[in-house]
Order: sequence, then C-alpha cells, then structure tokens
Amino acid sequence: MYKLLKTSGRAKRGEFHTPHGVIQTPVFMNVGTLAAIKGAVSTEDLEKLKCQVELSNTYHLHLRPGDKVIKQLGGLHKFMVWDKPILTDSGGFQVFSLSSLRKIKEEGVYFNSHIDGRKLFIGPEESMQIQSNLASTIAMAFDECSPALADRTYVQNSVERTTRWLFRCKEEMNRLNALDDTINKKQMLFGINQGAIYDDIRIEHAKRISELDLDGYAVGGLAVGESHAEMYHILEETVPYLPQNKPTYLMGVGTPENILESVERGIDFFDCVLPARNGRHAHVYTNKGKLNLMNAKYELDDTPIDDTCNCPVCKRYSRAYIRHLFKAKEMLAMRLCVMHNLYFFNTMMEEIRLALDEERFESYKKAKLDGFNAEK
RNA sequence: GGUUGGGUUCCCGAGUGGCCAAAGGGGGCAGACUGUAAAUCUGUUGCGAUAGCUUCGAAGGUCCGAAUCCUUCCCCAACCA
Repeated sequence: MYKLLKTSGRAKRGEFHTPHGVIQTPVFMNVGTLAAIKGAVSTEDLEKLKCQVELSNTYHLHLRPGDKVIKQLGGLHKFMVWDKPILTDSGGFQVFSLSSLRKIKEEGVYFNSHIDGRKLFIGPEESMQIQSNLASTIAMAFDECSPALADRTYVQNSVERTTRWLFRCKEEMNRLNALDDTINKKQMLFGINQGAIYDDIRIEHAKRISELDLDGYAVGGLAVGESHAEMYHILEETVPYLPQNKPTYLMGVGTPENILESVERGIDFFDCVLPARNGRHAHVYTNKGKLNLMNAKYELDDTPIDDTCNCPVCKRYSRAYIRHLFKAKEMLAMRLCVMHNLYFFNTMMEEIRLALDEERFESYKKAKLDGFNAEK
C-alpha cells in the first residue's frame, strides 16, 4: 500500500507499506543481482549504510543456485539474511543485455545460459514462478526492454507483446499467491512501461497498464543509450499517465544528477549498479563530484573521500590509503568504495525526503547539483 | 683461469641487416561504466608541435643502411678447473 505524504510539483514523498516493512520514498534500491552486493558488502553492512531495499535478479538466481534451492532454504530473505524488502527484477533486462544469446517469441524468451550455454526458456509465467519461489517482496513483470535506437515498428510490436505478457504475469502471480506452499502469499507485482523514445507509444502503454491496478509501476527501457534530455522528456510525458497513488519506479537509473532530475519528474523508486560498479573501479561519489581514487594526485591525500560524509569509511580511512589498496589489488579497496558509494546514494535519498518534507526540494536540488559541479 | 649462454626502452622479455622507436606481458598514467555475463573494458606509455632527434652494456669498425655482422673491452649466469 502506497501512501502519498507530500508533493512538490510532480515530486512525490511517500511511504510504501510491504509485508517486510515500510519503504520511505523516494528510495534508492541497492543492487545485489546474485543475492549479494558485489564488492564483498554483506547484508550486515547494508544495515549500516541506510539501505532500505535490496534488489536481486530472477534470471541470475534461477541459473545459480536455482530458485527451487532458495525456496527449499526458506526464500531469499532467509537465504541472505535480510528481513527488509527485496525487489526481484524479472529477467526482462537480461533479454536485452544478453541479446546475442536469446530468441524472443510470443510465449516468452528462449535463452542460452551465459554460464554453460544450455537452452532455457523464461516466459511471463516462468518469471512469476521463479520470483514466487524466491519469495521477494516485490516482483517485476516480465518485459522486453527494447533498445533506445530501435525503429518504431519494432518498438510498437515489442510493447504490445510486453502488455500481453503483463496480463499473463498478473494472472500467474494471483494464482501463485493463492497456493498453499507459497512462501510470500502477499508478493507484490509492478508493471513496466516501455516504448523507447516514442512519446505516444509510451503514453498509450502507460494508460493501458494503469488499468490493471498493480502494486506499482515502473518506467523501463531508459538509460540504455538515449540522451539525458530524451530520458527526462520521456519522464515528463509518461509519468503523468501512471497512477499517482502508486509507486513509480525508474529502472536502472542512475547517476545522482539523474536521480534528482527524476524525483522532480515524479519518480520515487530507483536502482542502479553504478555505485557498486564504480566503487569497484575506484570511482567514488562526493558532494563535490566524482573522484577516481586511482589518480596519482591522491597518493599523498590523507583526507577522507568526502569530508562531509558520515559513512563508516569516511570516518576512518584516507584517500591515500584506499588508493594504495587499489594499487595493491587488495579487495578491501573495493569493499570500502562500494560501501561509501551506497551510503552516499542512500543518504542523498534521505536528504531528498527531508527536503520534500520541509518543502524545499527545489533549493535542495539546486544546491546539490551546484556542489557536484564545484570541482569540474 | 677456461667453456658456454647472456646484457634490449621503468621491469620482464621478443627481435639476428632495411617493413624497428623496437612484438607481448607487467608496471605507470588517464578514460569509460546507468533494471551487473563487468574485481571489467579502452586508450596511452623515449624526446619533440612537426620536420626531426636520441635509444638496444661500452668503444671502435664493416655496410647505402646495424639492436641485429666484425674487433676489443666491461659486466652477469651456469658449468669446468
């Protein structure tokens, strides 16, 4: 159940009530595709990093260790020892990112496993079954994320198929939630809007899926090659046609700048691999912009990553030390940077919520963006 | 003392007459990364803006042309005494 607490223009401040607790929105979900945040960050760490929701992946967990294994072990929450909300992505993005290994048909998608090459099939029903076995808090609909540059006819056909798949997802999820041996009988389902950069297709699709009364709605297929301006434009055009009394989730986005711009356009759920991946690659986010700690200029820098940050890493370690750890290929380097970055993103969301509560989002956003550009 | 094999750009190492400022690693420097097949990938790495200049242990020499051939010397390694 989503409770809209406050609005500022299109920006929404809300609370999303789930069987695993309340999510304060806007929220950034921390991506742990394989039931782990890459970079040796544990769920115990996540509790210290202000993480509200962890995200995992249907396709990847289906392959390894197998959703049935996780079900036998009591579901994903018990398996990775995390009692707060978990959102599972449906595998739809893998249809896109593993495109050389798949064939899309009406019934679903034929894949070759990226691990051993064996043939697999995932359709809407299979995706719901896998996510039900994982027993995540929120399941995502099985969609096709069409490339940003795909031609109109392709996108039109793809979106129509994604709509038909959504109906099948909903039906299957209802069926699964009613079964006796289902671990999470209140598993929620979010639909996904597609349509690449075609306003009218996006809008038509948004209207269509809004009729379904799902638990939340996502905007997918953005940040996949189009410009920022195009992405913001799509949000401006599309979000108003998605239910205001439900969470609106912008999938896979983004940079701190993207998040601020998107909150302003009505988004309240985000997820992105950037803080984890960039952290592993020595890129850290600060209130004065992004740093690459591998750069020679940090060799003798004994200040923290961000001297205004209260994360466990900034309170203790210096840039010079972390740079050394990267140079020495110590895995602690990645762990520290991923932890800092997640804390940075989660803290920024906290600040956004506070700013919305106090009706000063606009000035907060401007100051934040000015800060990011300070050292450029 | 003798024999053999070696000394190549920051390091390791390929190169045995022109296509060599010199393969390939490593290291260094920098960049990318947006529902994670990513602890990954890319660029660059003698000086100089270009012409060009300097470089393959050292010094001489042969040749139109030498990291590559010859002479002497200096070092290193293994073995023999």
